Amino acid sequence: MPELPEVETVRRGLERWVVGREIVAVQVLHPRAIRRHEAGADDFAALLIGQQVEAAMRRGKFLWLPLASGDALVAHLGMSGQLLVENADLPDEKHLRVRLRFADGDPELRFVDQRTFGGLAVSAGGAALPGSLAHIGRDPLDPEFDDDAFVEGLRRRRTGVKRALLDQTLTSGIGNIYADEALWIARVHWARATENLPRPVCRTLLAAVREVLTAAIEAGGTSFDALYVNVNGQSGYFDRSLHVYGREGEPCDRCGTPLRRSKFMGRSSYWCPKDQPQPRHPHY
DNA sequence: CCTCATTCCTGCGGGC
DNA sequence: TGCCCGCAGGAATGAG
Repeated sequence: MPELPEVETVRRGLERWVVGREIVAVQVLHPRAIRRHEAGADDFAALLIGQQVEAAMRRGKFLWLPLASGDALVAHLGMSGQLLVENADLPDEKHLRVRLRFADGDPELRFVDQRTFGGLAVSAGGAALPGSLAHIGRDPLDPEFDDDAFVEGLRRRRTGVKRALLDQTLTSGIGNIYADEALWIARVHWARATENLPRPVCRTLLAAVREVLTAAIEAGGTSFDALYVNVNGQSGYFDRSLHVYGREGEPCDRCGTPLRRSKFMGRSSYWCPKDQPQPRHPHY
């Protein structure tokens, strides 16, 4: 599942293989993949053709490619999206949704997405943050991230701490896997109330988020292939470093207590019942 | 404004 | 063996 570290790995691939090149052809093979571009496929293509890609940017789980026109090509990988840099003679993937070709020939850029939760769109306001991403908060690895504002924002929420981490407006880039990992590192139960959460706990949690995101980016970097912009949907290289996610019943790496799994927000939360004690007044 | 449930989608694997 | 159903889950949407 692409969260911030996986998306950052893709961004680095785009920076290397796509920035500086001019788009000359756009093929939309599935309309749902550009559903967030409300003007449709023809408009989407017209805004891209002839444009040079000037940079590869990221905020949270969103990517964007600023264009010479001042617009930006915005991408979100959703659950199963991949941006692949491949030579045109390679056979189309089963779930190929959008293809971009460039003035200098190979390689082309392909958006492949089995479940079509992700998608592409052209948004105005490319050089800075595209307008369509105005509601996405800075992620914890952004140099301009404001730690104090995060702590106070968290303490103003009337919800559970994991729900707050998954909300992309307070901060961004954290998904179900890294939320559970960070909460385990910080020894905080996922249903602990955010309201007036002690500031030291907030800071410990923020540090844990940074720790796990940074470590995962390093792991993601090791799997980067020279030819592909690698979105490894299986993320096999992360599995070995996960402490709680997907490990129900296995012993906690710190204390040996069997890990638990709870249903929450329609998905699973994994946690250690000893290190992350259930709060007296949980907020689900 | 704030919080939260619902909905979108497809492949896989467990159970019978 | 084959079918059904649950599960994986990010973020837009609308209800309250």
